[in-house]
Amino acid sequence: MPTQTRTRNARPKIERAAIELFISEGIDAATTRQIAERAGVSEGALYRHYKGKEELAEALFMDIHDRMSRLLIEAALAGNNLKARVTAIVGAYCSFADEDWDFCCYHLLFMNRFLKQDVKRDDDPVSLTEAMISDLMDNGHIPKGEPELLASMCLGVITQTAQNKAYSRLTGKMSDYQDGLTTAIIAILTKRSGDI
Amino acid sequence: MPTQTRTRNARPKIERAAIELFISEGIDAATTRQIAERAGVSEGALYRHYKGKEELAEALFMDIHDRMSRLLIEAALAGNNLKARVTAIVGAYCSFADEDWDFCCYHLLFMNRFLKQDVKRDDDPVSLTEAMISDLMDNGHIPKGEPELLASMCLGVITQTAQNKAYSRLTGKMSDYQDGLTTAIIAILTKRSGDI
DNA sequence: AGATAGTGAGTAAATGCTCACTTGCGAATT
DNA sequence: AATTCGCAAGTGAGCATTTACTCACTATCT
Repeated sequence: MPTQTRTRNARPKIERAAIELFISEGIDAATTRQIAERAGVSEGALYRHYKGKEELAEALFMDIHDRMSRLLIEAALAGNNLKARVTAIVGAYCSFADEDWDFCCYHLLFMNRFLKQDVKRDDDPVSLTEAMISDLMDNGHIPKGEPELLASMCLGVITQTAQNKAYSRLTGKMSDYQDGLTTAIIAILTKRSGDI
Repeated sequence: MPTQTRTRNARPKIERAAIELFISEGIDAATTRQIAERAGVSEGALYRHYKGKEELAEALFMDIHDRMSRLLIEAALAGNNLKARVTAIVGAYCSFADEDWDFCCYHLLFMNRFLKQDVKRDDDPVSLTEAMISDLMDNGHIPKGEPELLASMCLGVITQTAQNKAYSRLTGKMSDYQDGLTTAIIAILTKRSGDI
């Protein structure tokens, strides 16, 4: 009798399908059936690897989030003056984004959902940026100021640009904007009220 | 027989309850029952004013969005040099945010949902900012550059700060950050690569 | 042979929305 | 001024549908 072949390696297929659907439909609106269908896999397969849809969504996010945090830490070690650091960090983010835009996009769109204030870790991008800015101040590389505000503004330069790319208001790779982003962030950090 | 009193003026109660729940639970996760209960109103009342939950969410968003666009346009007319314009716009946003933080927050959190690329209007904040930046360039107030990128970076400074406030990484009113935001945006617009 | 992973029909629960009924405000009529 | 009356607005039990998840079974690998 004919050995009927069954899908192999469902997990990566599920993850890819889930990310794509979560981005286009939203996490709540995307159904497990849709995910399974797009992955070319049965619905039950999903539950061999994840406890449920919500856990799948969160695991995917946290995985990306951790990877990004590690990347940021690594990049921040490149040189210790202002320009070197900012250049390295922006470069790292742009490479990551261009390498797998879907991952980056997913991270961008669902920060709010998974990073509500209760999950405040020392190694998340915001905290890391704050720490680095404080450090730059202590060493006299940039003028003193509020690290929390400066961090959110600098991150905003990057995240909003990525978001506008996500909504196709910006076409082209993230790397195309690397120089512009770097310059803008350095400008924010060095120029303070009293100029113009 | 006792005249049993029934709720009056359900509409504003529903809207307020909906906004609060949409922010804390998400639009899809918030149920019509929850909204009705929090508003102190029956579930059916919702359908006297809106076709359904999705329409409610969208109408609320668009109402806020239009109000903000009008505010932006008005503020942009204040003076025509760089500092005056940026100061006015940032001030307008901060006032709006402090006046009704929930509205601002709702707008911030669900831009992605309601402003997917298909809804590209000339009078939305991004397009308006782009146009203003082009104008400033033409009149020689700021160096030439890509208006789309500059616009997204400038908006990012504001939106990310508001978001960090939403996640209580920043405490205090938006107005407290007004000067910092203004300075940062001016810095982005005036300083270009080649400095440092 | 045993373990791991994939299948998919079936289930129970949740949820958006409907509808027949009720209230009471304000305008029209006397 | 009093009465009547139409209509916009509120009610909430109930319906139809959707959907996440389970489970008994099976295929394939070591």
